[in-house]
Amino acid sequence: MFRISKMTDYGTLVLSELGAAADAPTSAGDIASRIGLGGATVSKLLKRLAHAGLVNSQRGSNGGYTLARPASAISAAEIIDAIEGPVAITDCAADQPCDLEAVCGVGNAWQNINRAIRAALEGISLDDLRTGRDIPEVMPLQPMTIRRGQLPRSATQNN
Amino acid sequence: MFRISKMTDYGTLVLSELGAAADAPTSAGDIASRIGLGGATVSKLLKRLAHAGLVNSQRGSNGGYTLARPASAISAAEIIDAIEGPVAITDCAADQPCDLEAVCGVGNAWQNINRAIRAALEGISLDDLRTGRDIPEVMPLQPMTIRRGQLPRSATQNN
DNA sequence: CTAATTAGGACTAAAATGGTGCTCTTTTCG
DNA sequence: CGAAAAGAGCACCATTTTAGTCCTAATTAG
Repeated sequence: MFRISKMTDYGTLVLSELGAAADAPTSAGDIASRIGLGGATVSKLLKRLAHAGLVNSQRGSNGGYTLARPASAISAAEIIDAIEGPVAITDCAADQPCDLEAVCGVGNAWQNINRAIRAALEGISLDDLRTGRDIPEVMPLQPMTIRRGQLPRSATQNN
Repeated sequence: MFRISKMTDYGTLVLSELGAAADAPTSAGDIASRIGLGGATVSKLLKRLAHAGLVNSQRGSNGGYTLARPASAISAAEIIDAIEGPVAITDCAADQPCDLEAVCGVGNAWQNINRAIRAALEGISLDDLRTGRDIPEVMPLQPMTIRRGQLPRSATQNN
């Protein structure tokens, strides 16, 4: 159901590889051959990660990438954001209310769930991912205050 | 990032409508006009929900659908499953290990996160969704024990 | 200068998603 | 009985997303 994309999975692999690397920058090609993915794909991934500020890049010969921060300071949420982009949670945002307000409270709850999950993901670091450390048995999720009036993406249209 | 599909959102609306309805079955067309969606679409949704056992169907004239269980006994996870189908969490399942075992621990963590989220979603009922009741401030997630040897969908192929 | 390497796109193929339509069966009711 | 009102089960289509490749320009070490 909720599933991370293949790319995000690969991205984690790439970051993990960078985390294990020395301080000298590692080239996209090196990483690609280490994890056994296509060079172009890994390169694309690294560009996105660089764009998001999760890795630093060094151009030119002997260039490559390094983690911008320690692996413990990079969250799962950031990785997803970096690779999948800021997926719009709603189609019908707060400023453009849809015409089905009566039933909209429902979709809203989904949004809140999304937000809660996101919050939880912010508490998981690349390091947790890398080491396979257990996620805490009880993961605190943000309290989800339903905000009526902010409408979900549901049900605007359709004959 | 993690987002439920439009269809799942609609499905919740539909279920919610059924929950509010009397004990007599409500036709797909009726529901469609109440929530303002296309009849064909709502019908499709209801068929899936019926198939998953979340609603009961009554054929023939005066037929329609009823909730198979009280709204408090239908979980968010079930709704997602019913509508989006059993999305395969992994491409590389336990029986067909991929050839990149060295790095596979990483993707595995994502799977565990998926499972944890799923577990959390099982604790949220249609009723919670409907009433917009706050989700508990601390939502217990299953402890996630990393199981090496069961490999993620990552990195099998690619030149 | 030259080779290595990233930046930033465009581009393509394949799959998922959202939505519609058609035909058949079941059931109620006149 | 026979017609009308449902649902069942597909097939189908359009659009978007995803995964992956490739090309050209800019940078930088040696």
